[in-house]
Parts: sequence; structure tokens; C-alpha cells
Amino acid sequence: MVGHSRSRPRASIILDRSVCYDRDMVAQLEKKPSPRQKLLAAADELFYNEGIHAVGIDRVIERAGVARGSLYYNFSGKDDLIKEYLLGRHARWTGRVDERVAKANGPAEKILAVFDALGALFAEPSYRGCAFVNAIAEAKVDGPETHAAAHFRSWLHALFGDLTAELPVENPLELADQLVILYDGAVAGAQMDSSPKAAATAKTLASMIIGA
Amino acid sequence: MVGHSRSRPRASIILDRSVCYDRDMVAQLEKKPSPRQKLLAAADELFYNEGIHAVGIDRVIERAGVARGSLYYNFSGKDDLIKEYLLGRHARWTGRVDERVAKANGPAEKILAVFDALGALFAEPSYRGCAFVNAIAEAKVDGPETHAAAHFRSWLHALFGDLTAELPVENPLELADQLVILYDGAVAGAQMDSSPKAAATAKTLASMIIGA
DNA sequence: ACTAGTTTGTACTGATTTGTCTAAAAACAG
DNA sequence: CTGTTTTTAGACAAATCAGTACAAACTAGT
Repeated sequence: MVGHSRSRPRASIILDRSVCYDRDMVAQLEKKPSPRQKLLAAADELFYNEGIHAVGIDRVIERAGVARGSLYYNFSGKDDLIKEYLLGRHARWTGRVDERVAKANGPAEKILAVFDALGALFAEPSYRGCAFVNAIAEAKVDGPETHAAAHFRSWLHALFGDLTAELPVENPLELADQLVILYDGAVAGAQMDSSPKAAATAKTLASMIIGA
Repeated sequence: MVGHSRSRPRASIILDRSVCYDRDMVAQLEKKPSPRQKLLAAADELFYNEGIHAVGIDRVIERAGVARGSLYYNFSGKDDLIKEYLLGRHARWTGRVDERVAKANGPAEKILAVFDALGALFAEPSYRGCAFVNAIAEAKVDGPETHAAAHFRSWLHALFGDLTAELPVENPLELADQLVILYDGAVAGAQMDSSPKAAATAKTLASMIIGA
């Protein structure tokens, strides 16, 4: 609940996305990872695999191999670490989806490419559901997870909203809502049933409703 | 991790389902609720609204208005309380769905009745997603949530599997998988976007795929 | 009324939680 | 080299966690 007692570091979430090549970025890529990066990597792994609430900062610190003080020097507390963990998840996942969508030709193929991205995600052995759904499940009202999850949801709706707008259908917004349901259903089903084929099932449904 | 040190009570989960009318059942309905029932009611409310991990047993006890010892007399520990909480959620939800399905005429209407049940669920102001999805999100491997969630998932697949089997389609099992995705998508979308209309959207999609 | 089963209130343990503090070493920039 | 920033290791506090122990009181069946 208390801010930094020392000065704040200059690193930002942009550094993790490889979109901005300033001097600090190049320097961090060539040198060994900073304590901040090690902490974010450890938090990403532990929070996602075991749940945010179930993982104490001691385990994050131990996993990262850094000193306890480094956490509170680079972050204002666990809530801040949670927020940055979710921002990183958001950036990496949207990057993967945008990449696949960009490669596809035409709005219909771009929509189906989203479900191909889900299929690749579900095939990863470490898949344990949507980080934002899981975070909201254990979040208290107005917790650090709220804004990050809302940000992710607006991205998801905009993704399908933009793609269906280029489709020759009578009601693109309704179609976007339907695609969001297919997306959410595949994500949840793959987690609960441990069946990666949910992506293929959802993709089949998606191709049905965008073709009709 | 330790069993009962005193003798174990004779009440079972069946008593909460109103399916078995023995003498104990009638007695419990007419008298004031037992500490066990108060504890289950408090755990149901707190675990669902705030997350299992985030709620300590002290808050459950305080909310139930019973003594600390009553928890460990009626349950073997928090894990046991979690298990009973999820069993109760399972019984109540499947009861509500089965009731609506039973009232519908014909397999197609019965399938759509499931999504009507979801619509009624999402309209409740206390809706906060699927208790089993939320529980798994914060559960550790082989925790008390695992079996309850698996039990619920097999019920869900059997529900749509049985209903699609009575439908004149070429591949009822594939259709059942698709309906599960619509169900999961509505459940997750209604939670993440706080929009009860996800049930109607999923129902529209369901009627499309079972009509074709 | 007697007895067994149940509930209560409180105190207590031991482990774990997030977060603070300090002093010294290390890395870094001008 | 000099001075600032960052990292380290560890001790420490205050709160909370699940669970145990125990004695007294209450309830219900016979």
C-alpha cells in the first residue's frame, strides 16, 4: 500500500514487447537478465501454473534467484507484480494472435487464424487456461487483476469486431459476439477437459457461422 | 490431513438435495439449521464470491455464527469443506438444469432449455462465473477441487451427449462437443464481460447448429 | 434423570503471509 | 576514479493461516 521509498527504475513494460529499440533495450538483450526480468519470468511461471494467491513472494524470489529487496526495489509490492505479470501475458498473447492474423489472407481466414492460434496454445503442455479468467476467479473486487482483465476483454472484442466488420454479413457485431463465445468456450473447455481439440471444434463452428 | 478425532456425524450430502425423505430430513427442515448447514451456507457464499483461497476459515466461522470447534467436528478440515461446497454447487445446479430440461418437449427444446437455465443464472446479481472453473483456477494439483470439477464436467458432457443422441443428426457426439463449447463460452463470457446476454447469443448459436 | 452426542468459547501452537529495515557489496555512469 | 544507483543477504515485524486442546454448556434419546 506504500509507494517506492527509493527512486523508481526506468524500465517499462514496453521493453518486454520488442517493439521499441532504444539503447536500454539493446543493452538488456545482450547482457544477462536483470532482477526485474528474472522476477517477472518467475512470477509468470508460478502465478500461471499454481495460481496467484497460492504463490507467495518468497517462492517467486527463490525461483528468480534474486534478493528479497530487489522485488520491493523494482515493484511497489505483490499487487504491482501481479499487474505486470498480467500485462506481460496480454502483450505476448496478443502478439502471437496478431502475428497469425497478419499472415492470413482475407477477413474469413484471419478469423479462423485466431482459432489456429488457440490450437497452438492448447497444445502446449503448460496450458492451464486463460490467465485473465483464472486471475479474475481469485481476485477481490477492484484488485490489481481487474483493469488488466478488462483491458484484455476489450482487445478480444475489438479483434473480432474489426474482423467481422470487413465481412459481407448483415450483422457483424452479432457475429463478433458469437465468435467471442466460441473463443471463450474453447479456452475454458480445453482447460477443464484437458482436450486441445476444443480449438478445432470451435474453429469448425466459426467457419460455419462466418460462411452463412 | 488428519481424520476425525471424535465420532463422525451421520449427515450426508444427500440431505441437501431433497431426494431422500427419511426422519432426519424432516427433522432438519422443521428445526433451525444445524451448525453444519450454517457452515455450508457461509462457505458457499464466501468461497463463491471471494474465491476459495482468499477466504480463511475464520471468516467462514464468523459468517456462519458458529463455534470454531463445530467446523472441525462436522468436517475434517478446510479441504473437506471445499469438497462439500463444490458438491452442493453441483447438486443445486444440476437440479435446476434437469428441472428445466424435464419441462421441455423434445430433444431440441430440451437442449435450448439448458441455455435458458444459463440465462436465468447470469441474471442473478451474485453471478460470478462457474464455481468449478473458478475453483480449478486456484487449485493445486490433486486438490479437493479436482474430483468435484471432473464430476461436473462428466455430467455436462453426459447431459449434451444424451440429448443429442435423440436428435436426427449424422454425428451426435460432435454436436455435443460443440454445445459444450457454447455452454462454456456463455459461462465465461457472462463472467468476464458482466453481460447476461451471452446466454441468448449462445442459445441462438445452439439452435442454429441443432437445426442444421 | 441419566447418558451420549453435540455445540460453544477461548486459548494456543506453529507455519506462512506481505512488507520493512539495514549495512555492505556490486554495478554503473560521468 | 568518484559518486550514484542497484543488488544482496538477512533479520525483523505484524498479521493471518489451518488446526488442536480443553472445559463447560447444551441437546436429545431412553
